[in-house]
Amino acid sequence: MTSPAPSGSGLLADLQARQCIFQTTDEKGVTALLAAGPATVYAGFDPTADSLHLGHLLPLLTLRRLQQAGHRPLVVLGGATGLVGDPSGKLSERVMQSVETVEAHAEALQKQLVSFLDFSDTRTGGRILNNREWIGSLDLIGFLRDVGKHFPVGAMLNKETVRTRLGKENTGLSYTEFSYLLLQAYDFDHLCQTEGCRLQIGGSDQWGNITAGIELIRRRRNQEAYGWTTPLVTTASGNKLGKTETGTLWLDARKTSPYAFYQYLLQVEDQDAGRFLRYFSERDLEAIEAIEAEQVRDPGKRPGQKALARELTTRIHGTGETERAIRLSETLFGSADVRTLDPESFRQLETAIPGTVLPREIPNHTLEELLVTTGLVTSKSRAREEIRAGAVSVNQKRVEGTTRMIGREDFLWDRYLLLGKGKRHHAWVRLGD
RNA sequence: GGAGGGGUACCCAAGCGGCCAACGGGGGCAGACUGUAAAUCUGCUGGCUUUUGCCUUCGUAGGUUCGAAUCCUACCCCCUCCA
Repeated sequence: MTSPAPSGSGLLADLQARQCIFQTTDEKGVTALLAAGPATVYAGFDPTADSLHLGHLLPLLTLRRLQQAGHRPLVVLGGATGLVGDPSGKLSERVMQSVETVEAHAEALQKQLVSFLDFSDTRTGGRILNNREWIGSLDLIGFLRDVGKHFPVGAMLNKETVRTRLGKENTGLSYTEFSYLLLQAYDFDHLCQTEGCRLQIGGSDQWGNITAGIELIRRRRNQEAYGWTTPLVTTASGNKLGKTETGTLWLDARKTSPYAFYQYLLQVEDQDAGRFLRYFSERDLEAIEAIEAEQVRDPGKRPGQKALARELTTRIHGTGETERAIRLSETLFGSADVRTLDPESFRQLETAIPGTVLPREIPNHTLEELLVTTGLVTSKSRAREEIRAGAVSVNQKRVEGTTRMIGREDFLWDRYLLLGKGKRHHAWVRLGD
């Protein structure tokens, strides 16, 4: 599955062919830098939440590809910048987070990063840094004299991020957020000096921050640095990848179950599948094109979605969780009978879909009540409507008529019950001990 | 400061004394068709109730009336024009 590591210009060409590069500061310069041997490259992630999400994946996988091609990745956690708040891509001022929160988030992110990159003590081994280490100890006057001096306010005001915020009614921009740019530029400058890092990558909203860093390095050190951005990944229907009505697709299994993660990717639209494979898959382009051809030949089988969902779920959650997600999917959506599962696999289902535990001694419940307590519907009236519409199933058997009672006899192994609403919503009910 | 317009359910938007839980569109959910798709068609879309019905909702607080989202009073917020 893993393609032979491309190096130098080969890697860049491959990334371009995959549409993984949105903007580059200096294509020739980047090519030369990568061709000259192991380069040090960095990307930053601000600890705005206690987990990374699907939107972080492209920059992260790009670092991974760079490392596999023989370069050395640095990941900067924004322990300091996260306290200030990046206005890039944000329509309004951010809510400030406490130092403790940001540190806790940073620790959580650090744990997730380990599975993407090799942080061993080798020549291409990566490092995780926290910019609090160098920003936290800055003194204000020193910073203003050494760094601030190099930033003409006119240029800062021209940054797209700043312009959109200033040009909009009802949204201002505080001095705090206005300063963010300087801090990130300083990060790059610092890494250039301490780690010899001359390449920064990031999401497309980071363009202004990256170029500011390059500018600072040029003025302060008279050195050339480079950067590029990855595209913002959107779906054919125009949404950001990984954003759903119910929330964000997190990489943390406790926040988004591997099953939910797998399902999201499996349900990607046909026209997106190939594009996403190019972005995220480590298969080589020929293999991806072969899958796309198969997709065209037999779209109903969704080979693109299946390959995408399997590969990414494995990358994030590992083989075991992926196999489980696939097995569950086949049971809930395919022809597999719930009864062929065993209590153990049912127990695993508890972590993947909503459900509820009932005390064993209370013998009967109305189906409506169960639909509400499992969260499958929001109210009893709604539950009745769904039942009337023939949308509800108990242990994969459609409920006809208006209502029914649920009793002990409905529970498989005297323990579990599977509820279904519509074609893709399920919930479990378990009898307590 | 002066003149006018407006705040309606998740969003947009009608209604302007009873037939209003509130037209219509979007979104969401469901059914049919399908590929756990798209498009299309159909139903539902405040809560409780098997039905009947009851309760809460139209910026906020009061008032008029048998009865108000609709009329009156005060207050809050938004928009446009003039100073």
